[in-house]
Amino acid sequence: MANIKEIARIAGVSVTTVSRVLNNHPYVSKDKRAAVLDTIDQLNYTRNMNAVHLITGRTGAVAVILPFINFFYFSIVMDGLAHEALLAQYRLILCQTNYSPEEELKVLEMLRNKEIDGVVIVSTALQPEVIEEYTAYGPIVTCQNSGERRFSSVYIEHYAAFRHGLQYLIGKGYRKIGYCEGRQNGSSSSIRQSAFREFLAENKLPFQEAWMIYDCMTEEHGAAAARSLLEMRERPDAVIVSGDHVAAGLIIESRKHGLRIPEDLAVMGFDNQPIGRLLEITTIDNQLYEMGASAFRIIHEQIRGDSTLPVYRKLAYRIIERSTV
Amino acid sequence: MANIKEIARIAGVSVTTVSRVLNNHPYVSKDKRAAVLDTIDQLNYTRNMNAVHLITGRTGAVAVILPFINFFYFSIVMDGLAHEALLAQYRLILCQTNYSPEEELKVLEMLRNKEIDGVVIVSTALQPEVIEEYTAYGPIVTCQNSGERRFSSVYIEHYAAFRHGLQYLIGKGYRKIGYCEGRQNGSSSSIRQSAFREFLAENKLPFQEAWMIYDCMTEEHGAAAARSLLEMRERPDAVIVSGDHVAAGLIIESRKHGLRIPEDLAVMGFDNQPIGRLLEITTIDNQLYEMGASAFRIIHEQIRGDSTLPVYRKLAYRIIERSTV
DNA sequence: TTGTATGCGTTATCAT
DNA sequence: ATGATAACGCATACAA
Repeated sequence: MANIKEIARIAGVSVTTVSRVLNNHPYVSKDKRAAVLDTIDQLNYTRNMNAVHLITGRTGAVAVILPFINFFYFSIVMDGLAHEALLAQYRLILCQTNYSPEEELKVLEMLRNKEIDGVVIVSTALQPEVIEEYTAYGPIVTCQNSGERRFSSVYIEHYAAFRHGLQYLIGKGYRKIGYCEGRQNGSSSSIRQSAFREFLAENKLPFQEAWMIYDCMTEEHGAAAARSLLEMRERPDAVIVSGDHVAAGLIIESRKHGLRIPEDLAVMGFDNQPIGRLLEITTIDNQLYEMGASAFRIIHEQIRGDSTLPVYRKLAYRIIERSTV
Repeated sequence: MANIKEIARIAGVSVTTVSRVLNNHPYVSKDKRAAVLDTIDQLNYTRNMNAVHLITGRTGAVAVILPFINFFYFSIVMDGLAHEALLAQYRLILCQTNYSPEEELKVLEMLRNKEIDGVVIVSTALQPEVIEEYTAYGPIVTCQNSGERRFSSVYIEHYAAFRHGLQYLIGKGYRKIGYCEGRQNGSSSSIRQSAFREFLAENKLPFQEAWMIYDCMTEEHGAAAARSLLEMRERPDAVIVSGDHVAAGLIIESRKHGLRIPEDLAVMGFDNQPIGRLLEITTIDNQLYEMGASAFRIIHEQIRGDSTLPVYRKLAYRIIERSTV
């Protein structure tokens, strides 16, 4: 493989000139530029980017930590990230960690190793304190609200959004409210859970452990939740479900058993997924795409500007009124 | 930042010895090893991997080319890839290209630049001939059947699978068959399309252009397809739809208008998605996860073994009988 | 406008 | 078992 030295030799110039041409620097005469370009073409030469990375101390790559790429939530965030990365000519290293702390730490180590210029943490099992230690090695952006930390974050107000959803439900007259949550790992699920409990307490609404259904990740889990709801002596008259696809399962199964939605059971979804639009599920849009896009823009800015000042960006949410509540 | 030289100086050994410790080479005495390890710990040292990549000529990274990460199909393949990459301690660079040939070429250029050790092409707008040119710079694996090329491939027999699906439909007595296809870009969609036309011709089944519905990518598109079907004077009595989520839209909208599935309209899905299971959609499973996992295993083997011999792996498909046909 | 010399941080080679 | 030194391929400060 040819290198810059060989190009210089054959083109009859110095390596500096070749480098200047390569990086579009000024102060290169037309003749020499042409000669260099010619030789590059002839020898089918390209730069060895590893050498560039070594000397510049930058790699043009950002790592993304998330647990499962095939979940709607994460794939949309990733879409936003990828779109912006493409615009910025940046590379994205997808680190699907399954919420394994060891694997997540390995990614942060990559920042120390200078293998990447920054890290975007979409969802993690790591404590904020651990993440903070790595801010010394490069910019980090999380997509969770971790408070005012030494790293940046862009997040949805899961707490407020969830309360708003509940407010919407009681505004429609529902008082017996059930709850359907996904995986317990993420920080957002526990935020939603406390929002739920606190809201119920504040509004003197009945709380029943039986109406709390956990680990609903798929359509099938939603359907199973519907069946368990049907078996109850006393059912909630409304249920708030994290994830429209789970809500879809719940709705379809409920209807199969003759329940009318929302007359017999109101369902409030989450995430504004395409399936929710199809089934006319009332849901909460929380701007997942924008979260990803925004996260990349922030980290890109921090990489370029070398400004270590963390940024905290709160994203708006909104209730999408359809017909299941 | 500390480097290997400084570690050597402080530990009172040579850089070679430090390097040996770093790489777990033999022939290092217990004392010196301990001294080195101590200093590394004290100075909070890690290797600059860019230097390692430069001298070894490897990066431990593989790029993945796909158009849209938030499509079910691609996110499942990516899941398979990511799972295997994690096991192999390899990094995955996600290149969401939107089927832009320029962007896809940029990724292949990364192979030339030594930024990556290999490329997995899940779906592309590039011609096989163009891809072949880059096999000189490192292993490439595609997830499409491109024939016996100079690069490897792992693929589903879209042609056979689709014909099998049609065979299943006529076996059930349907003769007026419609077709619902997604984005026209991918190679698999054109394969399915010719499978459809040829099967119809061979079996002397009626072909109607009006029954060919294109660009159905989402649940909503499926619903729209249902509405256009309802308006027809003469309707197909069965329709084969690429993507269970699109089939779901079609089914739900059809039922909303009083159509019975499968009595009035049989629906055959594709991809075996969770929503299909919920709605009991008869579908074709084409092992997307395994495709991704297999693609990574192949490329990993080729990177390690330096064997440039391409591998062609055909994946089995199977019809999942449920209740929409 | 151009070139020389140095350095980036590591591994590989070879000698001892 | 250990170390001195070259090599990887490039960018850049400085000199001209």
